[in-house]
Amino acid sequence: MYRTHHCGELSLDHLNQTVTLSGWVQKSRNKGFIIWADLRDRYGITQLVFDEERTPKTVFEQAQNLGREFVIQIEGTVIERESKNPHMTTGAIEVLVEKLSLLNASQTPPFTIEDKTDGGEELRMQYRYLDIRRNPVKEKLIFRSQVAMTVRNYLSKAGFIEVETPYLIKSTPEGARDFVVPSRMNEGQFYALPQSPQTFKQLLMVGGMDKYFQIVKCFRDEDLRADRQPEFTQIDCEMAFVEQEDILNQFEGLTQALLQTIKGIEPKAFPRISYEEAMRKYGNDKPDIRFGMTFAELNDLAQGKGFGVFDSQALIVGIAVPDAAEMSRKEIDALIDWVKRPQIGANGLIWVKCNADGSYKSSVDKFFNEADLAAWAQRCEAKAGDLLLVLSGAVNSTRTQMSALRMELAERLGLRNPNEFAPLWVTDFPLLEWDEESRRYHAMHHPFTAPKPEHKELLKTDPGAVKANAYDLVLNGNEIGGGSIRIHDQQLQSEMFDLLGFSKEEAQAQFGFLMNAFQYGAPPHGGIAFGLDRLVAILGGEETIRDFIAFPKNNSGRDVMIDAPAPLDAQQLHELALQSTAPPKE
RNA sequence: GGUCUGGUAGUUCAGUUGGUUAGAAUACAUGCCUGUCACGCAUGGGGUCGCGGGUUCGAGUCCCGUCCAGACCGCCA
Repeated sequence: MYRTHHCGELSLDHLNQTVTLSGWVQKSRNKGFIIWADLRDRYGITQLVFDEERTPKTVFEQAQNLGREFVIQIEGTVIERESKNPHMTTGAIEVLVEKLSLLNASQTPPFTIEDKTDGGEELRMQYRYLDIRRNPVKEKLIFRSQVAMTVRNYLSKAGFIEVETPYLIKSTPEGARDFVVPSRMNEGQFYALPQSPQTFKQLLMVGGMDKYFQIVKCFRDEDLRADRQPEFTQIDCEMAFVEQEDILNQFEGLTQALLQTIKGIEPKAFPRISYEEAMRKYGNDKPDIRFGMTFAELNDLAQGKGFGVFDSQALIVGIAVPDAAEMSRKEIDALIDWVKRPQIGANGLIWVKCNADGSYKSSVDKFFNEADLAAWAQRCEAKAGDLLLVLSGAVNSTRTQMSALRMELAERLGLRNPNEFAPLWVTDFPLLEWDEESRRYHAMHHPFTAPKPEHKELLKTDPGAVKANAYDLVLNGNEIGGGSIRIHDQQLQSEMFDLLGFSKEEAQAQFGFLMNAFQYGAPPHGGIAFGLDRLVAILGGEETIRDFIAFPKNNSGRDVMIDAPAPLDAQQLHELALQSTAPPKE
């Protein structure tokens, strides 16, 4: 037997008991006459003590050669420490070792296996199995497991069935790039890995499964970010015989259960705003509502006063930055440079200081008097001591710029408290989005999303104005889930493909199986998918999802530990018909 | 595809205006130490300054190219 206890549970209750422990030597402290070693396993750290007088001589000699990360098994007696450590749960006791066996030695690790490691990101990824021994990473993986378990419990209790869908499917041109897999048995043909199990879960509804969920890997061959990985996990859900309201209620319940179970937050109804309102008030379809600084449109107040920059623009929008009127000229100039960077792309930034004494000072004093500025301040809901910032330009780009500025300022002012959770639903998304480059409409969500029934006629006359029964769940400025009511009518689905620029033949070739299915009694249905990695990271109060994934990819989509991707040898390429010439015979 | 930042000891980093033998901390090794827990003290080993080219009497430092890493923009139905 390797152990009678683990390394996190011994206390004064176990005094004088003989115990067997196994684990890793985190560190040893050799004082000559006495040696302490910290023994670590998943559950904690227990201090071992070796003593010239009380420990058998051979064991004491062994203890002098214990290096970092050696795997050992010991037998000994639990004794009370002469000097206790109140910072450790096992700090009142130590184990006086009588037997020690070395299960496996270790090379000196390339970085220290401690909470605050000296290892850099790349090194930690290369030796991820060592990194996982560290508390911060280990705890994130345990946390992820708890979140997934809470989801499974909730959905199972609500009557959902978990069904696995295939990973080897068919490539489609819509949406993200697919990862493809060559088929050896079907020369020159390729599977694609799913970007999501979308069509399969709809077919499960046609199949009468009624309530489906799956915690499932999805794959997208697009560039990465701190919160984006090429393979990621979704909580994928679909329900039949439901309206949008049913789905919102069901999954608001799931999210509340998560917040309550994981973070101890009492359930409260989630606010809802339309896509249009989100764009108008936050310039963003995933607004962070933990703080204010909502947009105020100033066109009627600021135009026609002789300030040429404003007069010609479609939108003038301002925000009130709380308690920032004291900002120095230098700081404001830095802010102006910040919005002018090509990545933001604003032409300039107008500022108004709402001084504590009720006066106003702005960068446009030549054009606007105090009454004008006071009206702006009132519209922006600014109080004395705030700083107004105003951008102008084309509607969409100005909103995007102001949104970036709002988020940056919130970050700098520390308004994005990771321990506060502000979920909301964004609803009534447009069905379609005009793409200038390809001169055609794209599905904003995906091509299976149903238009609002009352907008069905608009499809023929003004497709851009059609709203969809589509919704996103947003948490602290992140989209953590999104879904829609689906089309379940073959005729409508066919019209939709038509609108998206598919020929009849293309639509039939790519999605014929779905439209066929719709001819055999498809029930009304809809669903939602949550990004589990991101959800877990946000609940854990972190920006980057990488440490919540056991073996993540780096910025270039590489796994630096196993060194993937990698070339195939000529024999394999030939077998897969990816290389025309046969490899030379050995 | 683009923008920015970085690459110096096992590791994390410093390195001034281009100028002697490239430093610190930590890790590692050896010795000392009667209660450590970021133990302490002493000694020691450890460097292709990412790679290639250029400027210069002289390059870790300046210039060009390139590779790698990270953040962001595009992209991500």
